[in-house]
Amino acid sequence: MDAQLRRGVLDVCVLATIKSEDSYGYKIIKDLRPILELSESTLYTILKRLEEGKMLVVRSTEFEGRLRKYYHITELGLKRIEDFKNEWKELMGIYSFIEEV
Amino acid sequence: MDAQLRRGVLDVCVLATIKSEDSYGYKIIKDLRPILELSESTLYTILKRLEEGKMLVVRSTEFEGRLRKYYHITELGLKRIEDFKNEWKELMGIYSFIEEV
DNA sequence: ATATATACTTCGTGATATGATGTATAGCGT
DNA sequence: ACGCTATACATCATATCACGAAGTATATAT
Repeated sequence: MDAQLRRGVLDVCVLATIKSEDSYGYKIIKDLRPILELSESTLYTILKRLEEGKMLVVRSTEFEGRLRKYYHITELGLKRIEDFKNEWKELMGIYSFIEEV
Repeated sequence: MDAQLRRGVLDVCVLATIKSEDSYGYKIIKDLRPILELSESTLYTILKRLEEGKMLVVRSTEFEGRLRKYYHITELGLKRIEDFKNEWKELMGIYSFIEEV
């Protein structure tokens, strides 16, 4: 898929993945695999940005000797998803224009 | 609308605008206004990129003493629009995921 | 005269995705 | 014992991109 088009959904995809249950980096990538392929460097960049934007909070734990950081969505994160759904409607209008012309 | 989401459709919107009839910068902006607001610097950047990507060709003319550059879509440009439509289907799948979760 | 519309150009900046590379542990097969 | 793969996160350098700001220049309306 086109790189620019991806960019528009990456953040929200990650938020959607942790919406119903807290998750951690490696698992997010695996869970998203059927929907959207993304590399570790890309994901961790996104997670960091979402954290800075207070759309999720992090809880570091230790699991079988390894570090594991669990990400939990916040109210702002949930709002971001809702906003996206509204933006999607706008985008549908734009798509119609492209299709019809 | 979210900046990232915009990016995914800007190029194709411009191509769609000149698809049925050759047009020039200032007119493209006006025609797109109801669909998508975009500044001159943004448009001319896009036009330049599309030209470099051979998705359109340019013909400079003089109109009432002023320079006017007409943009004409190429086969590659038309293909770009068709590709976008296919990518849109993929994107719909991603949206469903976001909506359902 | 002055403001507005038309028309294109260039520069600098900030945001972003991604590949490459690195660190470290657990578990499995040979 | 050794190597490989999976797990798990971190950092850096790079390339792409949208956009505001500022500039050049003409025609038309007030």
